[in-house]
Amino acid sequence: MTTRLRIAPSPTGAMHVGTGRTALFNWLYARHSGGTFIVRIDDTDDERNSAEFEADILAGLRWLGLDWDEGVGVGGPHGTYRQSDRYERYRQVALELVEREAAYFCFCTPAELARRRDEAAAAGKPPGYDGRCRTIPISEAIARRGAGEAAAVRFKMPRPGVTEFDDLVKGKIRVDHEHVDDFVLLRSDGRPTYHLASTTDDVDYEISHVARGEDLLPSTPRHIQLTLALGAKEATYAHLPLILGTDGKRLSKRHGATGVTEYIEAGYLPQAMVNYLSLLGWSPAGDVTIVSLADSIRLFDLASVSTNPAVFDQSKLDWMNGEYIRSLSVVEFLEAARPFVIASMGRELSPEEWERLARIAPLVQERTKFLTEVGPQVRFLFTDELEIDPIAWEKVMGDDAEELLGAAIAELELVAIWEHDEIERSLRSMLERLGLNARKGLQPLRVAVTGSTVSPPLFESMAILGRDSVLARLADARKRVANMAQDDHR
RNA sequence: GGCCCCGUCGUCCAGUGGCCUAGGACGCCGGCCUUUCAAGCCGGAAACGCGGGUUCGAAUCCCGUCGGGGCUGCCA
Repeated sequence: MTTRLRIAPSPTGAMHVGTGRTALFNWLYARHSGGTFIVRIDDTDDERNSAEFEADILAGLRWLGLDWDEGVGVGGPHGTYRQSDRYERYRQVALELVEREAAYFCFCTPAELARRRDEAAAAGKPPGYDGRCRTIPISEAIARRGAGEAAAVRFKMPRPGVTEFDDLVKGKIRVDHEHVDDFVLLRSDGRPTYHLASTTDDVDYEISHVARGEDLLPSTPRHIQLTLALGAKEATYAHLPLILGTDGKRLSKRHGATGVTEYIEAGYLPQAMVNYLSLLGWSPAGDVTIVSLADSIRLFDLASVSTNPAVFDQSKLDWMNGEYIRSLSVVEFLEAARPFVIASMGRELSPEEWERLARIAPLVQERTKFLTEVGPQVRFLFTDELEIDPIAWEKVMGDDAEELLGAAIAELELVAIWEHDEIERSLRSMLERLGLNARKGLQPLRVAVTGSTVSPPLFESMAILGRDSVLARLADARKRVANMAQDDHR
């Protein structure tokens, strides 16, 4: 029997990293077992759904590289894979269950229910539906509905009864139906609830493994009983531990970036995100941290997912992103950095500029943790008006700066072939003549040429920037230093 | 409150009765390298929540306790 797994996000918010992790584990298991990975949109919450969120989620899945075999956008034997297109099916299922007396009409209004809930809470009684309408004879219920009275459909939880199942990650779970109330299947306006739609789809789409967040563990007895009432065999469940914020609470906005899209914009590589997410609750054999996707697929197993929640630690993701950036070929690096450089410069680069960028790329690559850092590092190569960081200037331009800059200009003017080794030789002999160490003597030049105390290696930077620009910038800096000295005297 | 899940360094994982004086990774601290910043290399601090049992022997099994989390909606 072939495995069929799905990710069923609700488009009620942007793609969350937790959704990403759940999707990844489903995908890994599907690929590992040679099964089918399905993307379904669980959009039964009309009030909160939005097309933008759906687009964001789909984009996030694609960015992560989690391709799907059936589902939204790619089709398959089950229609659009969007629940809002199957309301008729769910209604039919609910009514059938009523006919078979596995469900019943409930005439309690939301306001009434809220009042009774409050009362129960005040009296220290357990909340949950009290079953008031469960005993209404079906003939009477049909008559009342016929008279126009609004009614929801509730599932008749088999009581007394117990649901027992073997969760792939949690192990044996046993819940007494005494603690599971008669939940709503169909709202009084005819729309299905999550429980109905999701379970019906899992049955109709022949989902073999349901791997989802642990927050749904308490709902699982409902889903299993519903599945059984539908005459189907229950899926194998795997409840994944939740992802927490650094304070141990469920990961949310106040913990920083929780949206996958935010990480795209912040310059993360999908490979790094996938690798990091795969380690949240799972680990391949041995002491490895950087795992290839092929190895993850080969080694992944839902049964070896850990049972305890994981804190999302961005500093480890950050480190991993640097690792992945460094592992890129120069061509791949340039391709990945391209949109970020353009955004940073605010314009497209000319072919000649791309050429220069390609020359300096290997040096920049090993200094890059986020793709957003590339632009600022290379900006000095592509601008006529160099912006000099005032703090950096202040720090390095001492009393002897004018003399140093003058010496550098004189020395560099003599360089016959403008390339790295010649420039280095020339500047080193200058340092020797001035009796300066490299740290003292080169930092002012770095600031004059790149605008910052932090830059790619100076000699290469000069070589790639070109003789004229380097000399011009050094001359500008010297002029500025001289003017400042004059101002000081007045 | 009730029901359910969980409990190894700050964090993510390894560990499934003896190989554990508990291992790896991130982070942190110190050092080396060095034209800045990174990267790299070397070293260090850092954990089995607590209490009982079972056993020759427990991080590993059982019970209790404490702590954390989830659910408790005509949200998902």
